[in-house]
Amino acid sequence: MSAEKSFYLTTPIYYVNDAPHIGHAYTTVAGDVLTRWHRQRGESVWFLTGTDEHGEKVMNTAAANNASPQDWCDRLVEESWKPNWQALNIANDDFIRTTEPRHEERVQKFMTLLKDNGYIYAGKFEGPYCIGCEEFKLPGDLDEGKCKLHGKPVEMLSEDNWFFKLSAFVPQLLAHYKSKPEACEPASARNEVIAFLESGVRDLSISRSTFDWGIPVPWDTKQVIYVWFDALLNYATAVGLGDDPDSAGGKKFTETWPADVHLVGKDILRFHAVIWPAMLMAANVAVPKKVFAHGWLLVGGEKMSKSKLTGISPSEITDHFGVDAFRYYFLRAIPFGTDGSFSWEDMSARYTSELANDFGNLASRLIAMIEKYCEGVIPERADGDGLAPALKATVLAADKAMVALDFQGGITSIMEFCKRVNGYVTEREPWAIAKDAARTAELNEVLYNTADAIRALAVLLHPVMPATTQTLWESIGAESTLGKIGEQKISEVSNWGVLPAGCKVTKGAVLFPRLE
RNA sequence: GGCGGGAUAGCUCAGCUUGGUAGAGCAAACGGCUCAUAAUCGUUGUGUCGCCGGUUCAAAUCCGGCUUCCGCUACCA
Repeated sequence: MSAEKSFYLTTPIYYVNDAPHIGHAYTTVAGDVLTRWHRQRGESVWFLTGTDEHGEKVMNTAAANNASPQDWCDRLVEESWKPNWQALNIANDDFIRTTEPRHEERVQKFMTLLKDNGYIYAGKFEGPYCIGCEEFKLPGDLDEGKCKLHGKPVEMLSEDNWFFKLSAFVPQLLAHYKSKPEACEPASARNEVIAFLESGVRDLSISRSTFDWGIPVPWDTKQVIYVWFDALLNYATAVGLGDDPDSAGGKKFTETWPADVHLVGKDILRFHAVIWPAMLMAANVAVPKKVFAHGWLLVGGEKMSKSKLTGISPSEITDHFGVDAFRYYFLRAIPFGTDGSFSWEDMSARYTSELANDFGNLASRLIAMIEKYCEGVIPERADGDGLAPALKATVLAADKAMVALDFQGGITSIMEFCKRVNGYVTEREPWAIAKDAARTAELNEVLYNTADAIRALAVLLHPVMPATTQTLWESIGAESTLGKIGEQKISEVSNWGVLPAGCKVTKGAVLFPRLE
């Protein structure tokens, strides 16, 4: 038997020409949180992200900057994209670029296979062409038959292209989505895909001859492969698509494919839910288990965009609130799959209320009391009082939600437990008990229970806020007794009494300082 | 135009399938407490439930019409 099948998650590969903004970060953080959660469930995990580097726009921008397309891409990847993900604490296992040989070679091999299988044929791409723009226009670019930019009538031109028999896969795709609702989520996205498939699908032109920044069609090197056809394949080429089963790449492919989740923004749903699985079907490769389309981040009620000056870079937010608050906020505030409004006011309100006042302050009051009443040492184990069963229920609910990509539900469950622990401390009033020397056992019980609950909270929130929970982990003395926080298992986190007595507590800087 | 989704407290939203005096969190006001990051605990107010009409003893909830916002209606990525 082969090795355990990994939980394989991908983000889209981002168009290298764009500057990373919070929309890109939203998708990637969601993927990071989900894969960290699965790792803590003890699963083998593979998390891929990367960049999409071919196409006319990149070629033109590079030229405008007096660089070759390859040099231009190298620069953007190294100076912009990779540092951006490092800054956000993204723990991807691989980063694929569509200009890498491993990708280009496997794409060409795949193309050849599809042609051999009879799904690629020569045809003519016909469409409205604007001489002024020197490009084919989309229906939305036209105003009564005239180019919106130039106001001139367009001409119908045709170009010899290679076509993919997309239409041949409509019945299979419909059967797939109708029999497997989980293959495309949320339901609204699935309904759109089904409606689209039922409305009639034409074959797809998958090569271009008007520019040359792309992967050459293996048997017709005057043409390059259409960027989307190239880009979608990254999910499979990155893990060894088409390699000999006994080779390293082939083994990797067996371990990872099919992908468990492709995370996408809803604007690129169709490419992932229609074209991509059809390509795989044409090659007799398994289709992904799930395509999940999340919503857009709205600013002032509108989709964020650079042209409207509403594009926000992650650093604008992390400079003020910190990386962990950034990661927490978007997943906590917005149901994954629907659009969500971002505002500085809402982010500030949640930061103060949920992170500083609820979570950070709970840690702060516990540590202060351990130092004051227990000489900085965790007292002997206690049975958890009502907190133990509450924690069990929390972990069950949180795990169920997170695995279903309901980040809001999962985080909410955890934060409700946090409130519950705060309430426990308030009810038991350890500061009052401490005044009576005869009640030391009771005092120790309350403080131990609080400390062990915080131990669980740190583990549960670690996928969402890796840095802050690491700090907390160390400050309750867990690192040196229980080991690394990232290796604590979700399945064991609700066991009670895990934090050993005698742990040395150290007071550090507050986790979430109050902001102006 | 067609199909789909939304319009409910100052803000973000739940409730609508299975009609019965309108809910949560945050924000606001007042009081308590002190272990804590002026933290926290308790109490309190707030709404012609987009508009018009219908069914009903009773409608945010069902039906019809309307206004308005948004998404999809194939090859920019």
